[in-house]
Amino acid sequence: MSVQERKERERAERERLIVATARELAEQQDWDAVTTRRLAERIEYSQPVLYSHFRSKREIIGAVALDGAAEMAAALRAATSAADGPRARVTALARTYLDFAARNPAVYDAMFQLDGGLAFAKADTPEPLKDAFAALLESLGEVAGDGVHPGLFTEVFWAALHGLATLTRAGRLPPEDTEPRVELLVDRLAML
Amino acid sequence: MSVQERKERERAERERLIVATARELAEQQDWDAVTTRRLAERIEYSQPVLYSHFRSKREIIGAVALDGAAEMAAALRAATSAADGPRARVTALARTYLDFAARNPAVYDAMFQLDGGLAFAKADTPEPLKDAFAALLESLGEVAGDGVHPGLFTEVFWAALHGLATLTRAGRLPPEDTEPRVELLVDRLAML
DNA sequence: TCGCTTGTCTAGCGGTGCTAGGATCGAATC
DNA sequence: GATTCGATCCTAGCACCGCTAGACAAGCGA
Repeated sequence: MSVQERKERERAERERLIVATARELAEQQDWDAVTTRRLAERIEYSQPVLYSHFRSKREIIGAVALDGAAEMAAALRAATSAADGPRARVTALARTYLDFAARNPAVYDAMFQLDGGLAFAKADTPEPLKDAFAALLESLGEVAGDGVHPGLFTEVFWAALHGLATLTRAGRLPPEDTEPRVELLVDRLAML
Repeated sequence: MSVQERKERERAERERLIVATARELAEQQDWDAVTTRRLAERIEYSQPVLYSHFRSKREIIGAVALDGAAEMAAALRAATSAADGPRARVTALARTYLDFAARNPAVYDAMFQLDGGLAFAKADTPEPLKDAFAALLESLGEVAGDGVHPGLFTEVFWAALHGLATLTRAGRLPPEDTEPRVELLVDRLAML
């Protein structure tokens, strides 16, 4: 039994290595640079090994996305729990969200731009994704305002953040004015 | 001279055919289906002909994006000029924007998701893109509120719309609640 | 020590974007 | 009207992609 356990442990470790390396490569260069050949070379195994862990390259992207979602949820909770009062919480949340997207562009792409084969807003949505949305909901729900469904409010606020994040990173919005944009968004959308 | 003119005319026509066919193919299937081989086959020329018009596939995407921007600007202006009062204008603008994105997903992707090699928010930004932003600015600038720069306000509102459009289309947001989301966005962001 | 399962690699398939070089066709010249 | 010549287009092929079949070796239980 112990032998089998060791093998399973090694397999799990290698799987983590694959995901971490894919993320690293995507972050260092971009997702186009993450080919199965290059990825295999970096983990010092042959290509088919990747396919003994994941059914497709898409699933690898999905795994990176799940890691990212967990990290983002943690970052959001850390920021909001350190802030005093609803207004400070929402501002901290917005800044942290945009900061995460700016600092981890490849991971953010895996989560929201690329096809990682993940289900969203459905029953079979993976836990980390649901939890990341929950992290948003925790701070945003309290400023939705009377008669506005907290979930709906969170969706709209999130969409605004997502729009700012993607348009800025794609060069569609000049990055200098991020801070006043955040202030405007918080001032207007949240009922404080 | 007439011969040369005819040839130039035919060349321009073929270029339009390439762009229109790329768009059609992307809209019928998706951008992954738009390979240079398939595109060449559809226009009934060989692959290299594409490269006598465009330096790369990316430039073809860019051309589709420019067409789309012009169309979107026209749609936005038509909708807002038919509306009475600032509130109705902003609501019409938001609905039209999201409607355009939903009805022309491939074009919207070419404009904002894919790399069409276009410059944004820069001096050398192509005219149709600047004009589309101008169309947004015309209706949104008047509801920015005192002391808020109209351009900044437009950027934030646009980002929110973009976020709603992309997240909805990617299945990240359930599509049913689009209308209440638009209402919330207009109610809160615009100073009416 | 043997046999066998399990794991890994080599090699290759059909596809991609893109291009070099030859063939062809039509316009201008004699 | 024949001939030259340049523009135009196509065939063929490059290097790379995601993915997989089948050969092979290593390590296990008997």
